Amino acid sequence: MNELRTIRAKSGTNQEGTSAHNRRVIIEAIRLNGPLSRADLARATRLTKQTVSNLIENLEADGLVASEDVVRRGRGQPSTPYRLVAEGAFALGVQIDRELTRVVAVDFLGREAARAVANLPPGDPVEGSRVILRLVEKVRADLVARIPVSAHRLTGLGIAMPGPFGLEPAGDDPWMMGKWQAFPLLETLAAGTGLDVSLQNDATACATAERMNGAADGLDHVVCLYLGYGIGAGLILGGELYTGSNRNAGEIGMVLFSRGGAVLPLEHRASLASLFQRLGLDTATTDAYETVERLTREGDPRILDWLEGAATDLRQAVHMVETIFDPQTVLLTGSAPQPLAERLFAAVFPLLPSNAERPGRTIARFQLGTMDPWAVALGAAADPIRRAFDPVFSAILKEAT
Amino acid sequence: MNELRTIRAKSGTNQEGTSAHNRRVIIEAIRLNGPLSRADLARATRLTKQTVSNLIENLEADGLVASEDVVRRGRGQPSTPYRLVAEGAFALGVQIDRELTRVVAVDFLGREAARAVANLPPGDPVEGSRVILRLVEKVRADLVARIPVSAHRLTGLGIAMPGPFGLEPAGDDPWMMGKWQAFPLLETLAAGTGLDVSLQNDATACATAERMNGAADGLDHVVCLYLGYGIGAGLILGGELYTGSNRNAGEIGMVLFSRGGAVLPLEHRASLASLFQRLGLDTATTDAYETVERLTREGDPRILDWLEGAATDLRQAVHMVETIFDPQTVLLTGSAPQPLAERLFAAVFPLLPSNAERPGRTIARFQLGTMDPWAVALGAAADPIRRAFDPVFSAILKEAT
DNA sequence: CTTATTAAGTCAAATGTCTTGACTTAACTG
DNA sequence: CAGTTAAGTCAAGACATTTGACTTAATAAG
Repeated sequence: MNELRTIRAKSGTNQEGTSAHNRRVIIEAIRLNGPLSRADLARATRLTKQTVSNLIENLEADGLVASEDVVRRGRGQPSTPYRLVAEGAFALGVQIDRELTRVVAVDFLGREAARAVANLPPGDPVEGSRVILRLVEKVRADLVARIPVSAHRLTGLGIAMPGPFGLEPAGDDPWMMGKWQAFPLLETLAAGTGLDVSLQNDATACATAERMNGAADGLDHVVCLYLGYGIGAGLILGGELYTGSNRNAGEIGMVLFSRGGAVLPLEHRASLASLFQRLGLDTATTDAYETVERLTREGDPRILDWLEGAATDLRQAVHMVETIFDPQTVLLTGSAPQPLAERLFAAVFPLLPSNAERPGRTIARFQLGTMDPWAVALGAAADPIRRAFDPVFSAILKEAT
Repeated sequence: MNELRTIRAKSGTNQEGTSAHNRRVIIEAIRLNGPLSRADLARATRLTKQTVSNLIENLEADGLVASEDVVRRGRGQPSTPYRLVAEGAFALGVQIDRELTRVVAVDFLGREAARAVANLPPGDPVEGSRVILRLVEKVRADLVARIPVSAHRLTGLGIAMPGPFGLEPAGDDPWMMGKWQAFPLLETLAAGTGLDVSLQNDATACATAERMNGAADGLDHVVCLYLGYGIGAGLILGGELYTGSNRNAGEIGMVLFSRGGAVLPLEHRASLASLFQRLGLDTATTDAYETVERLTREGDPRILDWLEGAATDLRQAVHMVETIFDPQTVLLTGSAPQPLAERLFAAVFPLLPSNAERPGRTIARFQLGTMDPWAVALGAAADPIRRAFDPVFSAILKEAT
């Protein structure tokens, strides 16, 4: 008779949530600090020795941790450190870009275990998703061939592609991603692989990669600028990845910057697309990446000119994210050729004065992260791992029915 | 012999953490939905009926919830809704501004229970903190006189003042807040009141106020622009207040905007300070607030001119925070006279196209929040309440030794 | 009017996880 | 070689949630 009311609240938790969290905390502690003994873990997590012992036993049985050689450290019984077992879990990651797709498998430590790359038919997600599925199966077969135990240890499939997500297709869609946005990608890949599928934008995936093995590891507040065809920011806020209410947080490429009287999106000058355009490169027909690398080494004046404009905007972007997020550090990542990235990074200095310039700073305000073109795929693959094993709030809550 | 190593990890949890979280979840569910029966609560929190019964009994004994009249809703045993008891908890809040301080007491629901205001000697935190302490004692006495039970139910004292915090004192310090920043304020007020003291900037406090009773209630992703002497943003991200690594997140007044060739901080045009300057008002000697209100009603051309500039910048600021945070909504709050605020709010429209313009939106992109000058003090006071009773991640973890 | 159905809420035993304190083991120190 | 320190285990206990049967109290249907 009464209409069913929607009741809003976070969900509660129970003993299961408690122990799940504690398992995750132990894994995190070992990941951050390297091998730790049970006593070390008890101190790090504030759990009792006994609880840690139980959990370690549990994790060892699951093949996620293993003991190392006994260590003597002065008086008292020697300790037995435990390390994470790389083969304890795996995940797959897919990067979808305009013209190509990269698929990787990573292990529990986020290290690459297999990879494959293929071209994508631009603007054709139907055929494109078939290509991806074939590639995923190839990588999966590769992985299983190499490490036989892995089959049931696959925690999921992470996808990374340029955002923003969920918008009305725009009239101008220079990157042909509009059709991909409209395509039921997650459903298709979930059905085709039988895996749990997650989606994030490329900047967020790159931040995940930096968090897994890079400069962001162990930090709780990091803004990771991602310079690709466009420019975006992957956000680690309060120790967790932040993606906003619709997975579109950090799309700073669309923030408006004024230059010489005109108001333009940041990515108009600070993006590889703007560089390719300046150079008259068609990414579909030329190997733009190598061309840019060569021209950079040659000191091409168009590159220098672009660098100046991009660095100016980037300097302001760093100031903006420092001011807005109050992060511990800002990273420059992306898929630019290494020489270009290094020049750009250097050209951003000196940084603008900002709130980040505080007495007693120990971490650099602005650092150069990875420019590995595979970082996005690796980050995409690391996402299911982190979902399954990181101590996050949502892992404690009871699941939806 | 070995140096004590610092081991990094989140801390673990135990049954205590579990039940503490569940208590908080129940409180949140009632706060968001209004009175709920035990069965409703079980559905909302995914806890079992029995668990909810235990917790409700517990909360009732603590005087935090109380039963209402039995409700018949069709077949089955009638249900007994529980509501939050306003007198169940109290907290004090202090707003410190350049020339004055406001102190309020709020109840469990965030409603004002007592208030007081006094002038502050500009740039003199030693004498100023004495003024504050006297005012706090006055409000506390007021509160206790009105509601005798309250003494031990005081959860803490929240302070709000303009940021940024922890920086080297700048050469130009037009607002005389530099000396306050250097002063050991938390320690002084903690010692003087015997209460737990917390600190946030004024924009964050205003966001807390909006979250407690205003437009942000029940939303998980909100950016709350605060237009005061300067301009800042209070951030609610992922259901929790976000303050960055050094409590300086959201200080968007310092973000650089280009206008007519010059690069200037946002607050150069979009702040009350800029308006006062334009009008030649000295806030120390005149009642700037009333003057502005009168001039606004009169349609003073200087006001109109300022409005145009401020609205232009604000429009861009809204676009910026929408793009960067992907929030559910953006609120305009502050301490401007209501007529001015309404005009400014209206002048921001039409909003710039952004990622927030998605199909199927139900919440307005940009809303006018409170301009109550007491909102900051109320938010400061609500902070200890929310710390003590909101279901946040940190509440589950074991405490530091 | 009587019976069936539905839903709220309680009871008591069971389960799962962490905690406690005593104990064992194994090293270094003097 | 005895004393001290620290890692790690053992077993009983404490605590919070879960389970399933049961009670209570209303409406709906015949």
